[in-house]
Amino acid sequence: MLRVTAIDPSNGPRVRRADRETSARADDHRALRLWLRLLTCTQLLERHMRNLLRMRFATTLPRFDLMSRLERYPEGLKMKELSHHLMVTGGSVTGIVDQLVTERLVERLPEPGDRRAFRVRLTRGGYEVFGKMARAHEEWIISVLSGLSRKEHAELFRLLARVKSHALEITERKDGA
Amino acid sequence: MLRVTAIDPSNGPRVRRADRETSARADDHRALRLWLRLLTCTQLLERHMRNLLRMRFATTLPRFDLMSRLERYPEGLKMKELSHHLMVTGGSVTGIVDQLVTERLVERLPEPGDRRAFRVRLTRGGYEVFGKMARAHEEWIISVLSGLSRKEHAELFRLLARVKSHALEITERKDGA
DNA sequence: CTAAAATACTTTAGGCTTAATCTATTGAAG
DNA sequence: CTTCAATAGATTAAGCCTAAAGTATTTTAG
Repeated sequence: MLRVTAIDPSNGPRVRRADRETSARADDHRALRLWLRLLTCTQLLERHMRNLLRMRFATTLPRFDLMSRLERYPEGLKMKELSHHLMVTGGSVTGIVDQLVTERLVERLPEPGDRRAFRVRLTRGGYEVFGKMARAHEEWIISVLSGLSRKEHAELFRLLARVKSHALEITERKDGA
Repeated sequence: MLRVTAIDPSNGPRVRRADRETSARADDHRALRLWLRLLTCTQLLERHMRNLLRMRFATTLPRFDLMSRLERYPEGLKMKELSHHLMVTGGSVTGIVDQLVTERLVERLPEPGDRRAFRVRLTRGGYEVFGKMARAHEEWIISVLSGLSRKEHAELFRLLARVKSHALEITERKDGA
């Protein structure tokens, strides 16, 4: 029989979690355990997002991210800028933009004065579709993070800022940027 | 000329970071910004790990994770169990184990009493290789998280635990587990 | 002006991921 | 014993990702 519709909300991914860190041994070290917990949290939330985007809007997180970025720049962004903002290489951006163009959600416009480049912009329809997705997306986020008090939110935000800035220092140094 | 060796440490990924959240608008909401920051942090650290694993050991994060898990179970794990622990679907595990088997780092052993299943275990060589990688890996982790004091480590760990447990509640509920 | 270097983007090959389907084996019910 | 459902794993198609190489255009140096 196998009545499995792609839209059925009860049809999540078939991965049952034990998660990477639950069974960490007692002698594992502090930093390692912190990293594993960070990774686990992000993966849990990310999986949640992906499922909801897929089930309710038949789209993916990378597509959503790209549209989300464009929504902030009504004048559009160049491929290079998108790649920079989304922290992925140009090849990915080319592929995702191609798809969104065929779906008429974004458009490529010539960049005046540089025939190598062009601007990518949300179409009118793109704005409409994105609006719906963004509202649902934010609700999910709020709900999934509602276990923390306002104070804890702020503290977590602050600590992650420190992690981020230190990580940037280190990677910049090693990348020779 | 293009002297680009895969091992040159100065040859990081060509993605220059602006990261998703730097330019978040003032009216973006708390939860959303917290989520974006969490995602950015994880991606930065993960990218760092991937690069170092690739440059120094010519391997990948998923391969490392799988070996890391096996190292904790000298008696081996079944494919199903690996999939569960690593939080990925079976197809991924099949592919990664196949590679590691051809590299003689892990082995498949028959599971007595169930001819459908088998145990996957690190080989002697697998233990050796993994040992070297694990030491380097932990050093990187410690260094990248060294920007936080011991107290901040503990606090971040605690807050992430709260995020994790709340996320698990929600996803369990929705997945109908 | 012209040659070389840099830039913007695309393409390609290969890895990891998922969801869905397939095969083989096991277990449970009649 | 036989049938049918559940389970373990492999396979497939398709998406996103990277690194590397290719194309077209622009900029810079001589």
